[in-house]
Amino acid sequence: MKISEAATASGCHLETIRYYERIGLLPKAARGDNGYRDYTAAEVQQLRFIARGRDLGFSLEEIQSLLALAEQTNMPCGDVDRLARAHLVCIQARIRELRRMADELTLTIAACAGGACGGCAILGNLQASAELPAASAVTAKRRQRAVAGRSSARS
Amino acid sequence: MKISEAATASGCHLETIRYYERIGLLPKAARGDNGYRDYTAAEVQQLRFIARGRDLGFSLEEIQSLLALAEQTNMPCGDVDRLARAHLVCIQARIRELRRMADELTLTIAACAGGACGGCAILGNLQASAELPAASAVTAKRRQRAVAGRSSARS
DNA sequence: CCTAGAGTCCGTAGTCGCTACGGAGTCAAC
DNA sequence: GTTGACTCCGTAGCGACTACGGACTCTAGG
Repeated sequence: MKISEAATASGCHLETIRYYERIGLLPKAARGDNGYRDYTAAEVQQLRFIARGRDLGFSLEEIQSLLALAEQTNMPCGDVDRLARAHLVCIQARIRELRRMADELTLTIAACAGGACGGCAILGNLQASAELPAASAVTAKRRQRAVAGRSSARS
Repeated sequence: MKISEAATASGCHLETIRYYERIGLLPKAARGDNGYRDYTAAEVQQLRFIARGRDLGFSLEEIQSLLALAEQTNMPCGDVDRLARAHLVCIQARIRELRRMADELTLTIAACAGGACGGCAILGNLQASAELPAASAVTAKRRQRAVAGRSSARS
């Protein structure tokens, strides 16, 4: 199976498949006489496993661990369970962060009557907190965590 | 005010301030005789505005727009409102995505009794969906959006 | 057989929002 | 005078891709 077919069958972008191979998440694919990569059904299934893991929000590093665990025949359930639970905790924390943002933003938007308001409540909110001495200093670390990747969530 | 003081006062990391200047989000700071950057209270306030915007999950690009809007004396509320609303919609979409992940993960974890289960439910879930022909192909786009930045949310 | 167009190869650079590093210069206190 | 803290600058790294360019190969139509 050629790479474009593997891409279609797995739901991974063609360039992503090459990327996974490059970083060692996938084993190096067999090559045909022409040098083209040749994928087996098993490899496509592994790609789907990865895609599914990404869908569930696992990092590539975590997926690599999961793949390694899945390959062991004795199935060490505890490790998998721990990884999944830890991951769930992270997701829940992010949901809380985002909800906090959403709530705050909702309030701010609601406070703005729209139209030609002299002191815009939204900018006002941003500026008011800016005038408080270093209130946001505490949140600096949190900011990095909470917000990372947001912009790519909209591209 | 020196850069380290501005960093403390604004809650932004020192290197982040330099970064903001480099990418043009902040105007180039005045320099003392020694070449050190010298910040005014107004500039620190602008930094706090930025930090606050980041806290609310705005991208630097959006913050630049907000800063530009805030500088206009006639306060064009509509633009700000539109930006904030669009941003809120994005945040809410992300919350839904994360909740979907969390629900699915919770179910999967619950299905695993733990210990020495022969067929681990968590890996099973990942693998079962991997065996379905290209079900995840549809979600490829969504995956990129939903998950971006997750790993940095844990670092 | 020739040619056009599609597919594949590879390496590299770009994305976002920082963070970290190294080597040099500067400043304040002892 | 010397130490240690601070600042300067440019560059590289992170994660998870995505895009690009130039070379090669394959396939279908004329």
